[in-house]
Amino acid sequence: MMSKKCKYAIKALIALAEHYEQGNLFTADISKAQNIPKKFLEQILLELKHAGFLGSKQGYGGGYYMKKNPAEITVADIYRLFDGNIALLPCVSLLRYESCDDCQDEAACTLKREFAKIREQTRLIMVNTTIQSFLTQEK
Amino acid sequence: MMSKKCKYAIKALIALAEHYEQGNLFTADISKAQNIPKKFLEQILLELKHAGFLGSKQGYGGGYYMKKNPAEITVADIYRLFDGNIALLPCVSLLRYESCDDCQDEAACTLKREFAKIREQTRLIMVNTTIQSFLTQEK
DNA sequence: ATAAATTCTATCGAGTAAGTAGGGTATTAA
DNA sequence: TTAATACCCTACTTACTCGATAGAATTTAT
Repeated sequence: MMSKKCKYAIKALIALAEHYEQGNLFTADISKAQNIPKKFLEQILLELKHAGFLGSKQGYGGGYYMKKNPAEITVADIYRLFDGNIALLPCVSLLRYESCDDCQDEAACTLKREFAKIREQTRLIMVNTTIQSFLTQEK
Repeated sequence: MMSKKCKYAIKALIALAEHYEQGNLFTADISKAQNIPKKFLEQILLELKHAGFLGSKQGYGGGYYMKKNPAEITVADIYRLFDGNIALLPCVSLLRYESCDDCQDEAACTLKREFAKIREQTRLIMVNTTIQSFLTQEK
């Protein structure tokens, strides 16, 4: 299960993607429309901005807007930002590899072998699902 | 990432599967061989027993043994037992469905639509990976 | 200038889970 | 009767989750 933070982030990105290249949205409006606690949402939008997905304008009339193309923001990106590794074991993580402290012989480890396969399947579908995917009506 | 508990469970099951229908193993021996804290392992083996995967024999010379066929114990089973839902959102969980508290119109929710696809892909590979999969040497 | 609206920052707090460790009871074989 | 083992319960520390609180900084409208 993903964290609520991650889910809220995706919902906010979808809302902002619906106004892509059409100016900014207020945190307060997104908060109301998506049922996300406002102060929590502030933190989330800020993190998304720092990560380069969003831009912002401060002060009166300010707000957040999509900076990257929604078709180029993947669920894998957002999941990694808020919830960490896609891989189920640290030793099969693509971007954040760590050895398992209880592992004797990593090269021969059959857990690593099988969980690498699982990670790759999971990764592929999460990379192929983008913010744009949530906008289309078609099935 | 899965919990250490879940990973330890899989490692213990593999060790026991290697002695399938060849008597029992001691908790202490599995603990040493797999680098799993003994007291933690006790709880894990007990849970696996209560879930029907293992059998046990008490007293002197007792221990745990595989009860189910290793080829019929899937990673999905173990993950669900220790770490919960495979689905990333409660509303797309196959076995433990719950509605999202922030969702307005679930039927029209595109998060549900896309995350249902992700859940199904993830589920399939986790169901197709069994304890037996970790035993085979071939690639 | 002043006030209002907004982003930005930092911190705090309750609740829950993760990862153990400790101590004791029940059962069995030698 | 003793030792080895499964079984069971509790407690502990650490970290994370889901927010709430309290403002500071910035921009615009008036």
